[in-house]
Amino acid sequence: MLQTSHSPPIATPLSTASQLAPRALYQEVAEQLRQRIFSGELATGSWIDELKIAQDFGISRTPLREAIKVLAAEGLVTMKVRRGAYVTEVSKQDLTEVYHVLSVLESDAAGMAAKLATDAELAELQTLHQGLETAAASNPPQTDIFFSLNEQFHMRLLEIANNRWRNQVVSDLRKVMKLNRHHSLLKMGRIEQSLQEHRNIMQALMQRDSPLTATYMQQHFANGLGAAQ
Amino acid sequence: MLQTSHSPPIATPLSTASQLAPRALYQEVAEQLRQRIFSGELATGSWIDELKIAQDFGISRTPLREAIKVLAAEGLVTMKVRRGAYVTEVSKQDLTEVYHVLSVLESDAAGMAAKLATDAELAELQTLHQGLETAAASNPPQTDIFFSLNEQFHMRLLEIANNRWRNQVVSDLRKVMKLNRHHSLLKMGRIEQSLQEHRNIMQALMQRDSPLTATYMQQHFANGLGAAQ
DNA sequence: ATTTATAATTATGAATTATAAATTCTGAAC
DNA sequence: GTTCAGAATTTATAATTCATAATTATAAAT
Repeated sequence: MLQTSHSPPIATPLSTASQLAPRALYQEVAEQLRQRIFSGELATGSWIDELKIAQDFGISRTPLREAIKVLAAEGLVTMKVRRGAYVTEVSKQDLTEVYHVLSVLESDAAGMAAKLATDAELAELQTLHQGLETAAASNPPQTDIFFSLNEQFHMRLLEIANNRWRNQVVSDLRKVMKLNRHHSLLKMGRIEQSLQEHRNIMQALMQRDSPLTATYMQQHFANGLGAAQ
Repeated sequence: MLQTSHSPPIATPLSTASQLAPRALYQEVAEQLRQRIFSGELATGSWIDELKIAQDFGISRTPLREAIKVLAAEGLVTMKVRRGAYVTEVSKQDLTEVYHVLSVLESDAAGMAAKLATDAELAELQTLHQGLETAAASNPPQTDIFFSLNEQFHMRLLEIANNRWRNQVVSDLRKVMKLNRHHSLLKMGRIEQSLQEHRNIMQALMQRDSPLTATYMQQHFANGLGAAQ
């Protein structure tokens, strides 16, 4: 370690964490690690050098190792006995499997949301959807904004469906999808088709037609999968 | 610690662990902790005394704490900052939510299994089902065997559906269900009805009718939920 | 007698140190 | 020149030590 017990910790991004809702250090580190993984700074398949990262963060290996265990439980890293931790490599098979589970859970959630959403929540979804329309209509299409709003729309729908366990599972699996280079749940070049599918979903939601909403969401995923491979 | 670096570790269940597939100590400990939780030895809501358990196991707190982090990621224990770990208390709401997710995923899996199962696998399921019939028919009904075979049947169906990510999620959520005292996914007094539902599922499987299998499984869960509350 | 403040105890969280396993490198023998 | 054995080095895992925060108990003051 570079640190001694006498010198204060070097200022790191960790120390800028929210003071109001104090999280344990290992959770803070886990979040930082996720970011490094998703940004590609830690490539899939690569070995996680505990010593180096602990030095980067200015912490000891103990909380880092605890964080790694959490990511392992999430499936983001894979532990090998006496070999340390590696960023999980998701095979094409994994991708298909995870995508399928997401499809099933999000379709179910969409159906529930059609029943549960308050008028205000429907209006909120409508606003997000309108943003998608606008982003797609502009010339050239604002793909970054479209992607971001698309993610928000899906997540808001899940929240409205109000099942924190499903939310947790979907959230974890979406992270696993992000491990793949060609991860995006919404592929380039599918914007127009995706938009049409969203229009269908939105319409079914407004009609509070639960089965139809679920069906449209399922189709939305089915089309996306084809594009992802 | 009671142990010194000179005395060998006191013989514990840990040392009897499988030598063929060596697991890291923290994984071994995690499994032991799960068992203590499910057996009720560690009651829901109770505080997990790291020092005491580490002494029980004859290990230091470090691997124990890593194991606890894993269980926290699984949802079995809840961490409170500077307060330690507590066995998660699952509310009635949680139970309903988890049960719903299980219903959705296992119904989907059943539908897939109807398509994917080899003849040999169908025969295997048939054998398990026959065991259920036998256990239910004996006087008095062999409820323990029935419960065990029921669990095996559901798990085998999942394996056949062949999606390791779904399997992982279902496995984790079933553990959470077990946290509840009145957990059993199959309630007493429902044996006869449950058996009839299984007959339907089995028949649909043999017909390789995917949607029908899924529907029957969904009904099976829906009926079980009513009984669970 | 009750409330508040301070001190002491206890447990969590983090860093350091020790141990053990695996890999790599070197040298010798075939 | 190649292969195998053994030693050395690297590194993952676990134990121990240290520090800090929280809780509880005790004492003093109102």
